[in-house]
Amino acid sequence: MTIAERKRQLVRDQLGEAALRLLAGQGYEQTTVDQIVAAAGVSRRTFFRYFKSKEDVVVESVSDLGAAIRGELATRPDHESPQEALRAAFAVAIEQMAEEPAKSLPLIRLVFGTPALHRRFLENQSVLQEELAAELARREGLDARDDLGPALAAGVALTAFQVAVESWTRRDGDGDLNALVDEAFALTNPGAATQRPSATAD
Amino acid sequence: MTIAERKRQLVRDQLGEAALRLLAGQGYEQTTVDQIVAAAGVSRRTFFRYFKSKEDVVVESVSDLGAAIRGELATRPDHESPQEALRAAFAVAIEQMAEEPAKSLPLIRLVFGTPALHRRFLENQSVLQEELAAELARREGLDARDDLGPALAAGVALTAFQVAVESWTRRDGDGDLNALVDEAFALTNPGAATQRPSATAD
DNA sequence: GCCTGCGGCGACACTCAGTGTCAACCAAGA
DNA sequence: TCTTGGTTGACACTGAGTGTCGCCGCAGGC
Repeated sequence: MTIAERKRQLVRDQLGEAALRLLAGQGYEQTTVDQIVAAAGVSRRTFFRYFKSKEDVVVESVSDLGAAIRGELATRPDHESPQEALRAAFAVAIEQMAEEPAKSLPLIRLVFGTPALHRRFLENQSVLQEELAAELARREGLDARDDLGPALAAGVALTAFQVAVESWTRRDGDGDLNALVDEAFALTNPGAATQRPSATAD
Repeated sequence: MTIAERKRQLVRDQLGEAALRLLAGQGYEQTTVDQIVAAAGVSRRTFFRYFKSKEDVVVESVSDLGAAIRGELATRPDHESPQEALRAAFAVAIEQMAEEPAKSLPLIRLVFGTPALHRRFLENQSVLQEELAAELARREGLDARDDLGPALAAGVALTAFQVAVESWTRRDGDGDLNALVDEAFALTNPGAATQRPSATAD
């Protein structure tokens, strides 16, 4: 099975690579699936066997970040406050983005500059909010359906992250994304205890 | 011109009414534009002269709420803090929704239960966030591009509103929506002292 | 009265995303 | 070798959305 799976992964990479190159180069709406499959050397039908839609090619690479955040939150120790745990969870995403601005910035710009992709991005964010809320509720022993707290904490953190990333993008990746997120988190937790001296140590 | 415009409005209403009825009745994806225009007695082409897309028929009636919120915020007196002004601005939307739950609840459920509509809704919310942020920045004499505060305040308020409405919807419209929004706003403003340094007297 | 311009409409053809179906192919394993 | 499961390409189809064109009705001017 390993040989077949490797072949499959190869086709998928080929398709994703060709798609990203064309979409970033000439714009989302201006690029048809026919152009993508011609560049990748497969049939139109095969494209839709690997990606549910044209949007998915772009969005999948972004939604991996959401999974990383969710995974990190699940591993945060119980003694951390919801805000501390959320801040730490987002740190892994920030690191990935700030690591290669030359990769992430064009992708962000493509997504934010294309209505169809932006909508999908917002939808992903909405799902992530629910997932983070569920995890927070589990941590605190609350019911996410009855208590507004978990959903609010998740939503506020997501808002802080979003605003920080947008600001960072407007500055062309100059400045420290991590510091921007810190600032945004601090502004959304005015009095509260988000800053605890040695809390972020492993 | 008045006679022509009235005729136009009539067709538009006819179309919107038929669409809402069919979409709510048999689901969004299950309803084609052909069915809508057949019910309204016009041609397919005419539908797209009145609505940019099938989604727009539903979303337009929702996005009016956003315009109302934005309009209300613009009229709030300067002495109110950003949070007070935002809370008051959302009040007008809450009133409209709580007034006729029998109308608003099915619409909310249709939008939230249909991926394509939910995405459009989130996009509208995103635009509204920017507009509210711009208005807040104007009030405070800040630059919405440099300062994270306005965008954060708008985003947090929108999150509070969204969480409250979702909770209200889950409860089938039982309970007091206004009180839920109050609770959500209070939870996002722990100390209630969230004004930016430059904010002043009340 | 008649003519003329203009706006809305229906009909038609077209593009493009996405889906179902089927036959061909290819790698195993019996 | 025969068979079986999985992948692929070809083809046809639906449905949203757009461009174009000719038609009709309703103004206004003569």
